[in-house]
Amino acid sequence: MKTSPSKITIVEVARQAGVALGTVSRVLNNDAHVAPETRERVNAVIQELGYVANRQARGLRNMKTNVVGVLVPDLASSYIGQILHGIDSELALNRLELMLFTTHRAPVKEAAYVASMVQGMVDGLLLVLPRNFEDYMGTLARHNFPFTLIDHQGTGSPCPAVGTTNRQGAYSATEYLLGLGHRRIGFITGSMELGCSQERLDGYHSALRAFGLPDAPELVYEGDFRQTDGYAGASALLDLPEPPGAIFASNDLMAMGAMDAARSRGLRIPEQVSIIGFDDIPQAAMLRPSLSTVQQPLEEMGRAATRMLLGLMKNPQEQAARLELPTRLIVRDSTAAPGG
Amino acid sequence: MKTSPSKITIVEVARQAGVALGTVSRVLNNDAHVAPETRERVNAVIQELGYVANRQARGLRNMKTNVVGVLVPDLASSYIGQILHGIDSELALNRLELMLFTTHRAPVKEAAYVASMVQGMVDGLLLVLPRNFEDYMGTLARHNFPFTLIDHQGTGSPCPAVGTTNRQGAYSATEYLLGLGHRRIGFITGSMELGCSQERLDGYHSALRAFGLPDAPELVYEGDFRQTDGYAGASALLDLPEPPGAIFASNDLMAMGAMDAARSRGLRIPEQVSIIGFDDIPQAAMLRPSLSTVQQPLEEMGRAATRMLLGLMKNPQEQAARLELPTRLIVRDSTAAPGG
DNA sequence: CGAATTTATGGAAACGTTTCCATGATATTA
DNA sequence: TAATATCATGGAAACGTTTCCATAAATTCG
Repeated sequence: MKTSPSKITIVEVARQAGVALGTVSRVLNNDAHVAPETRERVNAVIQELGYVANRQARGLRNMKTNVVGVLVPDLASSYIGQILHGIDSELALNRLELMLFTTHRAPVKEAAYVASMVQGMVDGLLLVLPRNFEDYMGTLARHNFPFTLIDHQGTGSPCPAVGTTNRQGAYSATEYLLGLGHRRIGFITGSMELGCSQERLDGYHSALRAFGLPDAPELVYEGDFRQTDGYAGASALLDLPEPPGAIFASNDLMAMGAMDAARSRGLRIPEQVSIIGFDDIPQAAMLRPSLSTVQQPLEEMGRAATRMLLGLMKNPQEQAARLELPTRLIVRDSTAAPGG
Repeated sequence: MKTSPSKITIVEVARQAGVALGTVSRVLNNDAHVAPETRERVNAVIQELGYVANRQARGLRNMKTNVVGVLVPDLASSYIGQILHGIDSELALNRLELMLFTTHRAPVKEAAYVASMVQGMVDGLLLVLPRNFEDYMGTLARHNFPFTLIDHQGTGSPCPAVGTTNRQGAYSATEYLLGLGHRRIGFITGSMELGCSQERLDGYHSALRAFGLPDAPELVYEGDFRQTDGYAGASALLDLPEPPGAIFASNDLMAMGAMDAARSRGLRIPEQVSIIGFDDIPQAAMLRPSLSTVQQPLEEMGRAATRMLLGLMKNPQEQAARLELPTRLIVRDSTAAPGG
């Protein structure tokens, strides 16, 4: 074994195979115009030398990178992790690489940051849960750069995006509680600057209205998706003069906090208070009692968005579409009829 | 605004600034040999055109990519997320990009996969929790390719690696429980094929021995880091004829399962049974009762490993070092003296 | 069997940078 | 002031590919 076999290029392969370097390239790209025996000989040399094409040179020549950029707000939550997983597996199918960017990296000039990746760093961009998308939307549009939004509520102008039926999911969950016989249902919101939080609240309200129930603003607590918000929210709700018999938290983490709050008041779940969440994180099934919730197809969101982006990369003129994946009500042990 | 300003290259900048393209390059790279006024003029044009250097061309010329590859087993757990966060922020400081790879992407020829990234795709590699590292260790070494292992117990040959003091952490936790007066302490292991699990078990055993306690194999339950393992393990331990008064789970997730198991038996925590975990995931502090645990500096691990890799990238001949970051015992409400 | 057509291959240009070398201009020194 | 050192800049080569064009060989067909 040689000590430094790092410098094996296409020309070295050509030399050893006794052909022109153009021919080697043709072999690599499965060009039809290569004699079978030549192809075989070249492939043998490639194998022997362990040659692998330099991506930079290839990218420079082809004007593309075979890399897709993914911009995420953070990495802590498994929520993002699951979406990333879906993206990753779909990219792998298409032999594309994933370059990861986090929003907080460039707090000042996010727009300039995006501009730089647009210029030859990646071939397309997936924006997960973008917060101030308006800042760089212009840059992307101007460069005609392929991108897709994940879990972001459009801001008027139609953008390619993938989301879930937040409103419908919240509606179903509320409807389910109402069907059990609950009439006072508390609601803990997510971060209200996010479209998905607003939609969930809207779904909750719609279901109540559909059942002819009056508005009860005291039953809505504004949270921010953190477990402690769930605890605080449920505490506030349960300490009301006329406390709710069921609590709907806008995500599972807050539902867990709500469970803690109920328990610390000596309330049994679900006999004395029902609790339902949103997301269906892996832990939801493992809690005691296991948590009823609204499942979001996170991984599938990643996959779908990636497929959409790939379509855009092939054909940039393609019509911008907004895809809404269905949520699903998962009934477990944390919900029951009141006084059950 | 032009319709397609995508093609602004260094030569266009040079033309508009009335200089040779070499001069523009010098400006870009802060070469000292440029007259201040020329520099200013060129910068103005760069600004105006919104020029940004093509990474591929730059990489091709410089024989490097300014991209660091990170190979992770999966993305679901927040454990990986925190390490990634540390890596990411340290890379950002050094203006490097992060390319993410997941192990399961290439189930068959992992080694060939690594070989390909070694060839010009990235400048260095961070391997998080690698499972069958031996397969491609050879490739990396042969190419003299810079890499650093994160949370992997060396397999004999000395490799640059960053880990935590698993043994010491487990020792401290056990010692703490012993100090409270506990004498029967149950232990739930992690996945025993991982070095860190073995080290934690070892720390537990050492502490018991240091206190002159006899071996009690029935108090050790083999788990696999999942919450359900914690539930099953704690159930088994608590159903022993002589159940332990404290349970030490090898991670927080299993500790949560153990808490559920204790509660479902009507046991109060910590009065009737103490429970302690490992990791200090964000949720640990929010549980009721809040979970005592051994904190791992995950983010710092990512940072430290990145720094180590950067050193190796600068100077490939650097001595392989193994860095162990200290764990820290976090006492919360889930542990107390027996019968307290 | 010669002309036309297809096919395999060699050679060269191009992608957008960086860096080396050369050159002319300016500053320094004897 | 002449010789020399310093400096800014232009020009060109090189990085490793892909692809176009040309050419030579092989095949088809009248």
